[in-house]
Amino acid sequence: MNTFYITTPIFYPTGTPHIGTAYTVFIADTLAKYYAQKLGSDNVLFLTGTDEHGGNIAKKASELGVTPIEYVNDYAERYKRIWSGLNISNSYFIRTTNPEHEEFAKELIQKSFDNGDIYEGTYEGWYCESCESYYSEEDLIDGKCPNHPTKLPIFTKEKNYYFKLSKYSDWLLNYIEENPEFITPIKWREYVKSLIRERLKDIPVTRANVSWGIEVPFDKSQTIYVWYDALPNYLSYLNFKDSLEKDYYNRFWGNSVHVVGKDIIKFHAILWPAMLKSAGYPIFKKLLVHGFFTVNGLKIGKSNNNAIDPLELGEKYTNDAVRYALLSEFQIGNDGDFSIERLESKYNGELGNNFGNLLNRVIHLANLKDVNLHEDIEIDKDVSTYISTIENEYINNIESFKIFEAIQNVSELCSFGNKYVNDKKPWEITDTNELKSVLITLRVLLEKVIELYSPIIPDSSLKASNALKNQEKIILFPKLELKS
RNA sequence: CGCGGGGUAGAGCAGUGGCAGCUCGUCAGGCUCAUAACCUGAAGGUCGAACGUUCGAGUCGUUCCCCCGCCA
Repeated sequence: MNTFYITTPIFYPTGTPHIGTAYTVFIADTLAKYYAQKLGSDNVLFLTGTDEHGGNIAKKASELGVTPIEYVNDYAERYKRIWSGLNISNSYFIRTTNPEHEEFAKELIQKSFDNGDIYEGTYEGWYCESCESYYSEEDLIDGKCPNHPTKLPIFTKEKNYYFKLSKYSDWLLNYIEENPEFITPIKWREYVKSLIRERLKDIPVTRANVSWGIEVPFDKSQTIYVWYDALPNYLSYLNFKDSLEKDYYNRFWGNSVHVVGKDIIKFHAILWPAMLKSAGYPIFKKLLVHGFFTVNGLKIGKSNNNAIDPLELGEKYTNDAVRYALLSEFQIGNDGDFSIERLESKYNGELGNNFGNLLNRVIHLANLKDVNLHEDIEIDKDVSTYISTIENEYINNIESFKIFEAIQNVSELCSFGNKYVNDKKPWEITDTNELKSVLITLRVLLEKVIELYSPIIPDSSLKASNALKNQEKIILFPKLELKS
């Protein structure tokens, strides 16, 4: 693999991004930074953006007395500002109102139509305006939307076009069996398989009464419903005029990874591959599914007043500490919990004491003993063996998207360094060569720690790297006073 | 039976059949180069409950109890 392409879902701009949104983006950003380091940044693409069509957007806009495009322009800027404030390294920010995207979405649905996979039908059933989703009678709970128990769905009868999703069941099941790496972690692959075995139904992919959307090319009275509008963003960007000039489609599509939350796994693991197959495209390479976390044991939301603004949190604790706290707390794919207490504990302990303090111990000792850390000498063999072992584990982990485990590897390396200092007692060593060997061994270890940490805590790693280079002390994570 | 996740040391989490682990906290030592940091040792678990499969179960099966999430 000589390129890497990673995407986040495109966000629906009806709410402000919160710590949960940021989590998805942190995962993608960490992997993007890792591969940029490994393959060179020219060989990595990282895409995020906003999903800007649909009835809810039009409704929100009209409530605010603005046009839909004004509304989404404002939101797109808001998202961009937040990601840039968090130093997210996305190569491009895609918006579904981009004319090149709209053109691509039309071509895609037209291809499926031409292949006979899209047929005209009449939809009769329940529609929840809040979800912008259709429900069958048995989906409803006491006649109410399963996601919005206070809302009454509307009985709808309208002409729609359907996609023959059912046709792709066997093919998809086979594909998943034959490509065990396609959906990860494993438990989500098993979940998807069970969904497919339960039976796939054809689904409506156009709407008759939503004007804020992309026109259906083969029936101008309809607009494209979310699936054929939002999902193609991952591919449309590679086919923009600028992208084609850079050969992006050929270089990147074969190495594409979609990061998604567990709530939208069906659309990414089932519908999107079927859409691609139908339109004659090869399907994306991997789907990385992450779980959800609660904040202080409560789900994120306005009702719990815990929809934390990641930027504010970053200003207080540093961006690095925020992403570190999330990525090191639970494995990708699992659910977890996030709290300020845990963030502070990790900040002081794992980042400050274990990593930051080790950096300072070494630099300070070298300065005290007047040792040049950058002299090129042979280092302690046992240590260099240990470093390679850890590095290999780290690479295995991060390339299987196990960021949680990879962080533990680096943490172990720091602990090893601290123990090494204690064992060797460099402050007592009088022999110059021995002293040099110990301290320079530690410098090499620290360089590796910094390298391995840099996708995870990029700002601190850069500072650490400069401090080590200049052999000047730096307090990376000033101690937080904790209320007991 | 709506769908799904989970119940492992005081707290937070690993551990998909083979001697129960990690981080934090607690207690006791050591060190004194460092952000009162670091190192060592100890205490602390009948792995939610019961039954079953197995030479062997935290791990597989069945039943039950309890938490939690469901527009990232």
